Amino acid sequence: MTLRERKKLRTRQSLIDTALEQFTRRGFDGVTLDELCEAVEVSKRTFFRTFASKEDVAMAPAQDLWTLFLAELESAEPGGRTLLEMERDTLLAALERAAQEEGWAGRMALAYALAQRTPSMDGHNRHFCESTTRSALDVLWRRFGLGGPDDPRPRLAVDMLVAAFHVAMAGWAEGPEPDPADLAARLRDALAALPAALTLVPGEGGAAGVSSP
Amino acid sequence: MTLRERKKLRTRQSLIDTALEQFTRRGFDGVTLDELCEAVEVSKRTFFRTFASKEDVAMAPAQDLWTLFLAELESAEPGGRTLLEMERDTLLAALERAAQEEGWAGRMALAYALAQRTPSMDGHNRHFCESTTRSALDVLWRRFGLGGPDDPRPRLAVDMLVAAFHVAMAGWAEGPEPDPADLAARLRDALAALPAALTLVPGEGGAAGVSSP
DNA sequence: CCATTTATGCCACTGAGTGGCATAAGCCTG
DNA sequence: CAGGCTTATGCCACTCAGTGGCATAAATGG
Repeated sequence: MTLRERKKLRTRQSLIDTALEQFTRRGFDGVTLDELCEAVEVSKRTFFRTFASKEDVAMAPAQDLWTLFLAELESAEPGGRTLLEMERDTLLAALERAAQEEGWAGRMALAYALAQRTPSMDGHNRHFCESTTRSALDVLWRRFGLGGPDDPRPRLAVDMLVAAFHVAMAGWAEGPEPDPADLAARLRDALAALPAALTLVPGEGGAAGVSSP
Repeated sequence: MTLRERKKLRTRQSLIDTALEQFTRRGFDGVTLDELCEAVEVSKRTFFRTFASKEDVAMAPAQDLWTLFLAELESAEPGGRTLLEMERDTLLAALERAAQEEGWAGRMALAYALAQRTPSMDGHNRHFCESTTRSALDVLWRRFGLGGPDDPRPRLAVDMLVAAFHVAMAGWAEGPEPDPADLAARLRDALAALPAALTLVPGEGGAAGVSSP
């Protein structure tokens, strides 16, 4: 890796870390891009060569994860599993790889905690999930024998994965000491709850359905 | 209803119609708010007293629908149905009421077609769905015996409804002559495909699963 | 060490969104 | 049908996100 690339990557990391720290401390709207760029000693022009928007920099950890997910999906094998099981294992593998990066879990937790109380970040994130979903569907159609654009089932299966992921993140991001293994467990739980969610009946629903072996 | 309220509502309708028309013709980014306000003969200040953002005005038809959904949910009765079935019927009822408004279907179709090719509108819409989901969950917790904030199942059930709704809209908004009955049918189909989506296996998935009796 | 490529900084600009304040339009009571 | 009262509107100036152009600095590769 050349010096130029390393420098660029360092600037990028620096922007992400500073942004997450400042946004968390003073609120997303309480920090202007000029201030952020000042703190990192970078011009605003450079910021926009690295990130597409103010929301983007704070959501970088999530982007990284889903990029890994798509990469893993390219080499995933069905192996008799349900599509949803395969997606689950692919996402878990991506999670494991993302968590290898120093401090990723902490950044991811900050990003999601921030997204939960910042409408524009939430919107940005959810749009990003949507476009990731489309990419995932492209891979599924290309690599596996799945209905095609008119079959709603693969689309719904990916949406369910994303929904379960959001449920898992919601609880995880709030807790102290973000642990990737804990996130993985929460994701498994949320996905395992899908069938019960489908058949849940209002009158009978007693206590919660969260448990981990 | 007082004259003042009627005028305000007329301005609002006029803004929505003009916005959808102009955005569709010249693209969301191709129309500035100044131009839109010029066309409706309203000051920009007034625009922002009616809508919270440029995205908001174009997404008004969707807001209307989900507002009706929440209202219907307040008076819905379980009646032995699955939670998801109850949500489905509630949404169908809301759809029926929304469709009574002159030209609603056309506006809704334009709004969604627009959202599909405008990232910021898609993000805005999806964030709106998220906050509607939260409101719906509040109602569900309050009115029915459902686990509480720690039970992921109701949350997942609402997310599935929303996912199915998006699937239904995606196909419907592209077709010519938007018909509410057609949308209802598509929504039923998408929801009916959920169990199959959950158990779909990559190797075996043959043709599509779209059909309507 | 020099030529080429590529990143950065600076500057001016557009457009979304906000706050303040004067004015006009609808509303209510006698 | 006045009169004051309330509430919406218009106008102005402002902040801040995001973009394009161009000169400059830094890395690369010979």
